[in-house]
Amino acid sequence: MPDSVGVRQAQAQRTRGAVLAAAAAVFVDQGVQAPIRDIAERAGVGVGTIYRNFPTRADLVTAVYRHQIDTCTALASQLLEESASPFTALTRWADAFVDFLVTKHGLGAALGSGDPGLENLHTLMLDTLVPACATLLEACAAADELGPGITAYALMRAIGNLCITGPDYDQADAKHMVATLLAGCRRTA
Amino acid sequence: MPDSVGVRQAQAQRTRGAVLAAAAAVFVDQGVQAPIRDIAERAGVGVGTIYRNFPTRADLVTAVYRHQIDTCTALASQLLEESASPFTALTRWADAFVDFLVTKHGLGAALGSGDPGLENLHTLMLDTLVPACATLLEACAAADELGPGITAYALMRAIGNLCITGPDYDQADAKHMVATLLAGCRRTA
Amino acid sequence: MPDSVGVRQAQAQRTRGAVLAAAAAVFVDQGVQAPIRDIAERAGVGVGTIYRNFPTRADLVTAVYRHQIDTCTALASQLLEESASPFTALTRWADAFVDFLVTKHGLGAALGSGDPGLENLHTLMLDTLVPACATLLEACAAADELGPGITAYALMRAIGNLCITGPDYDQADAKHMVATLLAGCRRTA
Amino acid sequence: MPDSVGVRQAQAQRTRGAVLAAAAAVFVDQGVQAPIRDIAERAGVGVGTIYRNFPTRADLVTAVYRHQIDTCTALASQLLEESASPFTALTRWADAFVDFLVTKHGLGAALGSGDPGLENLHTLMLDTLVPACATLLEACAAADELGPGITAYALMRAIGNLCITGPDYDQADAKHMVATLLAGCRRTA
DNA sequence: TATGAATGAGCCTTCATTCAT
DNA sequence: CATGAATGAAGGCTCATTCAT
Repeated sequence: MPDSVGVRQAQAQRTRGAVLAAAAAVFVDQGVQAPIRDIAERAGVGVGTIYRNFPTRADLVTAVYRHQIDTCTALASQLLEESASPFTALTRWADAFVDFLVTKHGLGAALGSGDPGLENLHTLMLDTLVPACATLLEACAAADELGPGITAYALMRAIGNLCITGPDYDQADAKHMVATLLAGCRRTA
Repeated sequence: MPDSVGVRQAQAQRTRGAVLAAAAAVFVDQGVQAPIRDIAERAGVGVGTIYRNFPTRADLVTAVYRHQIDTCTALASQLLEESASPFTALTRWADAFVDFLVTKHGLGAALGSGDPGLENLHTLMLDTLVPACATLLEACAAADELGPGITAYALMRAIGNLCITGPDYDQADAKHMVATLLAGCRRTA
Repeated sequence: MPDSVGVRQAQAQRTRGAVLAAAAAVFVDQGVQAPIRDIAERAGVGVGTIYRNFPTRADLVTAVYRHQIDTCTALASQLLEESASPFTALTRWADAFVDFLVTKHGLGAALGSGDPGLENLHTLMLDTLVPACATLLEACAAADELGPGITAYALMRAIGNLCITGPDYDQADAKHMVATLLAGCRRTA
Repeated sequence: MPDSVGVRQAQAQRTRGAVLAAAAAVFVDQGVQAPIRDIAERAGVGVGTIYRNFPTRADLVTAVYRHQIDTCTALASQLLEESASPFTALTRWADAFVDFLVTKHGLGAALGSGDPGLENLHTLMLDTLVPACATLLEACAAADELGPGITAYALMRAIGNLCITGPDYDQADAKHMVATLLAGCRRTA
């Protein structure tokens, strides 16, 4: 019965997608610690469905952001090819990263939360975003455009922190401050 | 009975002080969301006493950090007098601010939390730290040491965010990133 | 299409058998209150299949133990023929019953649980094991080997209870206590 | 303010007592796994009050039965003095123990549950009832009234198990079976 | 004024049961 | 018939908050 199985799996995928979309929305509104029940209600499913698909909260958080993180990672090498100088690529990439973080600002808070259950997300970043950033930094260093002592991890973390916005500190401020931080990273002639 | 009134007031003050000291300690251990009961236990008082003195959690948080914020504020003008250049003063002050924020790391998270109940703390910063920072920035600008578009509020917020530390991003990293940010603020010759 | 019907029925029987085997195993590991899902997983079927074949948990429990109970029942008359005296037969039979109960220790607890849903199992025992035991007791009484006031039901129940084992009271203890109980049942000269 | 403190403590004691009484009643009705909420409702308190006084379910179970266990323990030495022979004392004590277990039949189930959280209760028995029983057994052995291989622990456990009653196996049956078991313990001349 | 026992809302998590495929 | 995704009731536990003393 491949048909009915396929139909059911497709339905399950749609449910999973609905949960992820609802979770993303609720995370923006309430942060990553939002009650599971709220997410279930927003998704129009029972809480059991969420627990079935994402046994822990961290699983859900990770799944919500995984695709976006992957996209961001891929952007790094693309910009490196397209840009006039490595540092320009770094700057553009940071800009894109800020857009990503600020739009999904729950992630910013999640990155800074230190929650041990979010180890997966942390790992995900270490495994994907940090190497992408490191590639850019190495290219900058090779082009003699980078000041000393800048590590990919600390830079990612710093950018992540600078993207925690609030009533009087918005996306434009975050972008400006990230740009300023990168300016400080640049080798002075 | 002026005596007994004075005695009672003195006792009340001591209680208030004990609560503040306990809260500061617990905030360091558990963050500003720590259970009220834990603070009460550490202070050796009943929870009711805390609610009497600090009706909301934000009141308590604000009171805990007020003195330290005032100290930090006063440091700005002092450094401005002592230092060779305004930018040096700014750098030193930022360093001191980082020490303050990282040591009392609950505050860093509090500043970035966007919690509407912490409006008081926000106001406190606007009213004290931001003007102090603005004074330093104005001195830098007057000495032609400052790049364009840096506002005191955004800078304070950025520094505050950079001080949200974690397992792999510690006080030294925060200091380094703040120094880098300030380097980026400096006018390029 | 007698063939396809036969095939389907054979398949259904195999499924039923797999569920019973899985349930027996899980009951040993986790007791008769084990989650239905665990049994379904062990059997390699969906939970719906279990509900179709055994609408209530008691139905499943009863089915699991029915065969073993029947075997135990048949043993009574066999031992009566083989043994030197009726009381010896009773003793041996009790020994076998203990082995059965302790090995499938979920049943011991089930018997003592008073769960109204297990009425079926209770009935099954009344209808099979108790008469078997009664036969043995009657033979003992006829041989003047039995003290007064021992009823088959109470004895079965007592033996069942004595077989509820635990960390510091194991199968050997249960056997010893059952033997002691039977010794107490014997007519004193 | 010794008065108001005393009043409050007295009130707290009364609450504690109400919880214990409610728990005892609910345990009889529903067993020791009854929902905490049910106990709270029966006691007329909030669930928090139960958790305050008895952080774990085992704490509550233990507290419910501790007094009765102590009473039963004390009875052993008293009967030993009063009775004509050690074995008579043992018999009488077992009788009293059955009364206790059957009346509070939740304990019977608790003893046989093997629940690791009830380690306290288990310990309580090992520390009090088992030694009391051991004293009786030793006296019997000294009077040459005891058959071989009977340990206090196994005997207590066996008696406990025999007291798990049900619809067709009541207190009288339990008493009879315990008496029979003890008869089996007696040295045959 | 200080106390802390009591309350109960709220969240987490499990699992029996249903039903569309 | 079999499947297993989905549901949601049920129960555990925590902690903010109140209020009688």
